Amino acid sequence: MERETGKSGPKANGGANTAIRERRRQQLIESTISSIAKRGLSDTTMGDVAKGAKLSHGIVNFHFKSKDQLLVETLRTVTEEYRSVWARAVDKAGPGVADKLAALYLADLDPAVCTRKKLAVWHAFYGEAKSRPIYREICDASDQERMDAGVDLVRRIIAEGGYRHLDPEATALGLDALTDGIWLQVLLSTGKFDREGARQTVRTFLACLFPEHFPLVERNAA
Amino acid sequence: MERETGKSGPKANGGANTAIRERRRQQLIESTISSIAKRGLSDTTMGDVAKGAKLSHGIVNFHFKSKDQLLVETLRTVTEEYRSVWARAVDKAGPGVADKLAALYLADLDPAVCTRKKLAVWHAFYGEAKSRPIYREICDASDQERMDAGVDLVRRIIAEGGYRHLDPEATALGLDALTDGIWLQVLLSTGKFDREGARQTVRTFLACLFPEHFPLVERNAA
Amino acid sequence: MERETGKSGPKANGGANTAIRERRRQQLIESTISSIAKRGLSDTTMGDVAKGAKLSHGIVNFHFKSKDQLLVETLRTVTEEYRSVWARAVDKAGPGVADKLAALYLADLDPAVCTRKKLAVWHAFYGEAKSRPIYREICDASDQERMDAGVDLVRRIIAEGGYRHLDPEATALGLDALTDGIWLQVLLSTGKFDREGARQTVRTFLACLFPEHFPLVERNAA
Amino acid sequence: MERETGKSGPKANGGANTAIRERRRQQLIESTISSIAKRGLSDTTMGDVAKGAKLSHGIVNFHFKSKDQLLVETLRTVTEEYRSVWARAVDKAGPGVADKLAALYLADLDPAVCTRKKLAVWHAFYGEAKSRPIYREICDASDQERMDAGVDLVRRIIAEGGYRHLDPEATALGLDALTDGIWLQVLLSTGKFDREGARQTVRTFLACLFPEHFPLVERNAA
DNA sequence: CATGAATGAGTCTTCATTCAT
DNA sequence: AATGAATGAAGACTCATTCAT
Repeated sequence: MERETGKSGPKANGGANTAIRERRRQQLIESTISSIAKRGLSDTTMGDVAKGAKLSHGIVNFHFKSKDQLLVETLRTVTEEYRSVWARAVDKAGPGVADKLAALYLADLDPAVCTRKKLAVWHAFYGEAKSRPIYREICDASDQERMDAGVDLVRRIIAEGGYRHLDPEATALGLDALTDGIWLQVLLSTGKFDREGARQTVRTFLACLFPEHFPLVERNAA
Repeated sequence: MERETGKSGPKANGGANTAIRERRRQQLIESTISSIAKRGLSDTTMGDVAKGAKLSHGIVNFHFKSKDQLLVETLRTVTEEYRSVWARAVDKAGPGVADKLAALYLADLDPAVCTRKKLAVWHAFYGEAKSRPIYREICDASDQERMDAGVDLVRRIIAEGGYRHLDPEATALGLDALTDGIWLQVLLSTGKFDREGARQTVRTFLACLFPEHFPLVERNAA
Repeated sequence: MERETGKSGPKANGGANTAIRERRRQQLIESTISSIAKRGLSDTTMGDVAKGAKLSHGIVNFHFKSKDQLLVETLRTVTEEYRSVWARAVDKAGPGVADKLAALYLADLDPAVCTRKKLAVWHAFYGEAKSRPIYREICDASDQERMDAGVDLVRRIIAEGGYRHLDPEATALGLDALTDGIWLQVLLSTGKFDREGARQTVRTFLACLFPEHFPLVERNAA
Repeated sequence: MERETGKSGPKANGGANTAIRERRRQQLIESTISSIAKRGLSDTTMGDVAKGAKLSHGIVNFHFKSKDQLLVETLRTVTEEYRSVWARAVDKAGPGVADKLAALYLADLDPAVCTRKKLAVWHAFYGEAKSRPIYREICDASDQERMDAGVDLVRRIIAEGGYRHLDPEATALGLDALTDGIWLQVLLSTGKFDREGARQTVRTFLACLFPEHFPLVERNAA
């Protein structure tokens, strides 16, 4: 196993190996996510992960040094995906601050992020965050970046609209809390998630906070 | 309960016996809460719980049929405590709708509920809610009751203030999400929790939603 | 607990105590028998025994030093009962050797002994006899006595009938085996036990062994 | 099975892998039998079994899903072995009915079956048969087959010899009981088992039942 | 790279036994 | 005598990890 005989070159070989290694890692992380969503974090075993990836029992420790590392990488992957979703949403939004702000907070309701499966994974880790500093570190890094983006936009919209009664940080924190709370509701709710209703709620809150920028649509009698 | 006066007869004794059972149960649930907060749900063992209660490890299964039952009863206890906090807050609030509404949502920030320890427990269970229906049932029952109270108050304040653009259910859901999200921030944050800041944020959101009822205080330059 | 105040005399007291002690012991042994029959020996716990006797948990160790001692006394009780059944049967039988012989072996089918419940107890102990010498000792003592009685009767009937081809000991052993085997069949059979059929089988074997003493009844076509 | 010749390709390897599983299972069942014989059923632990097989204790649950399954498979193995012993004995016996009948019932005394160790296992399970239906099912299936064979042979010998006073079923049942009873004596006896004496007893009973087919040898004075 | 048998630490649970009341 | 809470030893089972093939 140590002596590598008959391998033409480290490069070709390494490349092939790297490719398959990376594929396996993704495969296993995907399986981990599914298992956490299905069974919860504590009931997810290395065996479950391997079986879910249609691989043999011992393979997981081959690609990840330990279970803990697998979990960490899984959290990192999910976090990274989330980051790219909101970052792209803000980018693609119209040039106005209001557009970007709405894009940022509505990104949390994007079907690519806001599914029960994904949210189950997030919250599985939140539940353990208290005892595993590494989990919190990963989340913190991501959250900080998003918070900065939020505060920046809120600060600009306040400046534009003259919302003198709003504190930028507190407001951004509040909007963040709002979408986080919606996530929790999705996670815990049974039945189908009313995505459009949730978007409407977020828009309404934005409208109440920044009435100059968002129109307050009067409701018809339901 | 602690002071046992005049335990002269067998009746008093019988009472004491029943009391000791209840005391032990509380003791063990208390220890379970601490352990979950410290170690997370999956790393909390029966041994930890026993040790935390300064009892031998065999005793836990004497008072609770299984680990699962202990956890369920723990969740039930925490949930019950939460219910009584917000219910009392609403009761004790001034007679106006706005007062009661503020009391309801600010109750989530009450030091009796909103401590990292307690929140860690809640979220530990949320993380597993997906795979343990019983956990969700317990939470659902409590959440429903609170949501009903919230919707009722929002409906009344909308009627009073003529906030035609607000949907009572969606608004209540949003306010709930707001405080839930704040909980999550408390849980995941390091450092000291700025309770007053959080209260201010909630009040600000309420003010933006219901400007007729809550004064919009203009901020001084920070 | 140690100082016995206000008890008039050791005799009266001792007598009363002895009576209730004895009653409790019988009660517990009875419960043990039932539990073994229902659950098997290994699944019978002290708790089961106490519950079956409608007594509290801790009482068993008060009347029997240990579980092992309880089991030993239970086996002793059952064994003793069995002894008295066959001894009385032989006693009450007619004066002839054949009558007594038949009585001895048919006693094993007596409803007082040959019930599934009782047999389950016997065999529960047989199953453990290998590893618990004390069990075997108790059975051996009883078996020996019965075997002696059997050999004696067989010897006399051989002498009377001139069954020169029969060895007394081997024949007695064989007859013993026959009834033991029937017990096993009763124990393992489902459905109702055909006691009369079993008696007939024993009689037929006796008739074939000792044709001068037992009539060979020709069967009608079934 | 031990000598692995030419294990050059992956196929041979696959075979070896399957073989090792089977070997381990046999090894563990063998160890289980020994432990039951030595300690009894209830005192046999998974650890004992593993130790007896010189394996680590975790391996038992790898090859058998639970202790119960291990025990069931053990009973099945012993039962199967027994069946093959008597079936082969009947097969190899002379063509006459008497020969086959004798072979069938004497097979129970075959050294491959009638050892204290094996019998201890049988009876350990009998003792629990009451509370574990699966045990009885396994035994029943085997017993039924053997009983059928016995009844068939008895019926034929009765027809040949005109033993009008014998009922085939009852007689077969009786002969079965006889050998079962002898097993019990072997199990409970101390000292050496007189196999030849037991065989003689069975032959004597057969001779008394079917005098036309089996010679009644007159005994010398002992 | 992959497989799956093997290991052993750790956890829940049961239960005989003790003991304060 | 009786009760039932408490203890602690022991056992079944799980599972992360290792390793020979």
